[in-house]
Formats: sequence, structure tokens, C-alpha cells
Amino acid sequence: MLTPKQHDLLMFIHERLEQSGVSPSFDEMKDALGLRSKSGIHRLITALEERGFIRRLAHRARALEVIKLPDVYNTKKADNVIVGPFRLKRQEERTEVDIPLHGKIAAGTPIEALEDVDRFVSVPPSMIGKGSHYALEVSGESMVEAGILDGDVVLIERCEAARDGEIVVALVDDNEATLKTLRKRGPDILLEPSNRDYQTQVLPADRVRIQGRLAGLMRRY
Amino acid sequence: MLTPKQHDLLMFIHERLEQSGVSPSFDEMKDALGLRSKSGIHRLITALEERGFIRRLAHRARALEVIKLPDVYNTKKADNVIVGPFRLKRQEERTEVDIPLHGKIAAGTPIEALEDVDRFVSVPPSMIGKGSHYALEVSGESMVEAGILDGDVVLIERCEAARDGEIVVALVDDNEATLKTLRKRGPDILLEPSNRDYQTQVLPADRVRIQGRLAGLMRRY
DNA sequence: AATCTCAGAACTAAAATAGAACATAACATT
DNA sequence: AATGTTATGTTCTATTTTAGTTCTGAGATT
Repeated sequence: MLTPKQHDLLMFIHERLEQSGVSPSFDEMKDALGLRSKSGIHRLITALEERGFIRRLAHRARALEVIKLPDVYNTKKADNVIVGPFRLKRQEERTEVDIPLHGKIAAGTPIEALEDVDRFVSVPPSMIGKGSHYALEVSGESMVEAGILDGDVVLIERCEAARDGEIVVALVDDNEATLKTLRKRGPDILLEPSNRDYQTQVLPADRVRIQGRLAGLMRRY
Repeated sequence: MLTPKQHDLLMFIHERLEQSGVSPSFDEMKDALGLRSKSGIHRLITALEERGFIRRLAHRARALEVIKLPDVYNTKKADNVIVGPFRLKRQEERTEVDIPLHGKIAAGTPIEALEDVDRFVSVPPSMIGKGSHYALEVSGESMVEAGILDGDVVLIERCEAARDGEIVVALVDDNEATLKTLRKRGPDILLEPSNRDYQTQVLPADRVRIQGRLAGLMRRY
């Protein structure tokens, strides 16, 4: 699964996080592995990320997190271990899920950088079903009458199609995403806000792409 | 995950909370880190919040709370810690909380069996602060205009007092609990619904007991 | 020869710092 | 109820330092 260098780097990152709580910088990692340039580190980090061993916040310095370690460390005792007072849970038994928060969604303005994962929200598994999910922070008042307020975090299940009446994330003309109720009217699609002050958009189906359906909502007071 | 400054600040906040129970102010943090301006603290606080290490109440002074710590700082409890790669799992276990679901709350009808714990809801720690919490299922339409719908699960922080304008669980004459906005008018207390079709109740303070304040909301679609 | 790995440098982006002005909350006083 | 005071938090602009990304070419490996 990992090349020797990748493995060494992963272990180094893990130790540093355990010992100091601070992510190493690219330069520090370069020194630790005895490389003379950090471009090599860049490649290794990318590889570790692709393989799901680490996670990083986009465009943030020293924002590494180890999410799993190579199998050797786990396989031996993987079943149902009780060590001391803790009963360890295997990955499959995880009782919570981290889903990516893809920025804000507002009426009439695009989601800023849908691909950038700024941070993660942890949600209880009871909030979401199967399938792939992401989260968005709601900005604006266009859905207040549906009980969706400015600042709420909505959980979206990725999907390409949705039923009439469902609340969806809809991308119009590939550049403007909104959270609206979906209505189908023959060849057209209606994107209906839940606020008297906003207008329903009527669009030919080929200008609208569904990016997911509303699956949950979380709000803090 | 953290930069050195972020880490130092987090540790300082944590120590202060442990020792005195009071959040440090921005000025105190500025001094603790040896900065000459608190705008830097502001940025660090934002970064810590973004990464899920702290939580803060909006527009409140000294309202910081540490949600999680990097592994280092758990060394105090090191006797419980499992060696090697399993440390990771401990943090995962800490990242969720089960709180009791005490039945339903409706406008005008009592909470059924407040002491009976039917089941638990798991919530991410970022949704709630410290303190004791419970959950209620909302029944009825009395708070729809505040974005609280029938069927939503509200998270309530147990407390006896609340500020004007907060949404609280109020017990009237020891037998009828409702979720309403609290207003104080001299000797009287107003329990104000968020729905034009419902009436505000005006009651002398001694007939009302606060049972908690609204801290969060979760909804499934 | 094709592929992989790395060094080095140039470039871009974020973090940290500072100082001041501004905004808000809580409390005390009129 | 209105006003003022103090403590506290937020925002802005500007500058410096630190960190991350990308690209080219050289050598090693397959």
C-alpha cells in the first residue's frame, strides 16, 4: 500500500502530532527524511492523501491530520480488543462520521469553490443515510419559511436526480448554485424559494444540474 | 493540524479554563503570547474555531470553550492510554456525546415523563457546550417562525435562569412545559411563541420555572 | 527508452504582526 | 427610559515572515 518513503513520512507526521500537537511544516519533513528539497515532500503528501492516510485542510499551513495508519498496526488485534478500560472500536463500528463542509450556499450566488474542503463537520450517523454526503453553510434568507435560517448547516446527499418537491442543491448554467425546492413542470424545472420576497426561477431542464438533495440540518444557538 | 502559535494559544485557553473556569479575554491572550496587538489573537481564534478545537458564542465576551485537544495534552491521563497506534481511536471516541431524549415537547401540553429516558441521541460535541444537556422532540407549530418545525429535535442545556430573548423550556405551574421565547417584563414573564396563530402567555414569575435553554437543533429530511 | 525520484529555483499563498478605529455588551447612573 | 462608562471583541490596512506549489532538468531504476 505504501512505499517506504511514504511510510516513513506518515510515521514522522504521526509522531510529531502525538508529541507536540503541531503539524510539521514541509521544511521540517524534508529535514526529517533527509531530502534536500521539499518538492519531494509535496509528492509524498499528495500520495498519502490519495490513499486516505492523511487529511489536510486546503490552503492552510501545518494543517495535517493522520486518519489511519498502515494495516500492520491494526490487523493483529483488530477484532474487538479490550485493552484497559477502553473497548476499541473498529473503523466499521465508528459511531460518527466526518463530512466535508464545502463552504456557503446562498440564494443567487455561487457556492464558493465547491471543490475546496475547508473543514469537516462531524455528524451522528443517524442524521444521514447511506450515500455520499457533504455539508454547506446556509447564507441568506431565501428558505426561511421552510425553517432553514441564515447560518444553519445543511447536510446534502450527493445525487443527480430528485423527486418533485424535494429541496435540492441546484446548479444553474454551471455557475450558480442555490438551495431550493424542486418542481418539475413538463420540460421546465422550477426552483422555488420559501420566502415571499424571492422569486421562483423557471428554467429549461438542460440549464439545471442537481448536485444533491437536502438530508439534514443542524443549528447552534 | 495546528501551527505552533495556534497550539500555544489553545493550551493557554485550556489551562485558564481548567484553573479559573473563566475564559481569558483577548487582551489577556495577547499578553500571554507576547503580542502587541489583539488582532493577531482574533486570527488565531478564528483558525482554532475553523479547525474544530474551540467553540465560541457569538457576540459574547469571554465565551470560549475548548472542544478537543491535540493528543499531547492527554498525557496526564496516560495510565489509561493504550500504547502505539491505538491512541488515535481514543480521540474518535471522545468526539461524540450521547444525550438523553426526554420525549416530546409541545405548545400547551406537558413534556411527557421528563425523567424517563426513552433513548439517546448522539450529537457532535461542536453542537453543544459544556454543561448538562438533554434533547426533546418538537411537536406542534408554535415556533415555526423561528425555524423550529414539528418533528425537529432540539438540544436543551439544563439551567434555571435565562436571559431575555432566549428560547427556553419553561414549566408553568409545575405541570405544563413549552418551548418559547422568554421575555421579562418587570414582575411578569412573557412566554412568546413564534407563530401568529398562538398567543403570548403573561405569567407572574413564580408560576414559571425555566428548565433549560435552547442550545441546538437537528432535523432530518 | 520509459518511468520514477529528487534538487533547485521561482512563484504564490497564508500566517503573523502591528496600530488604530470601530462595534457591542454589561453595568452603573442619571 | 436614556445616558455614560468600561471592558471586550471586531475590522481594517499595511508589512514581514513563513509555508506551500509548480516546473525544469538531472540522475537513478525498471
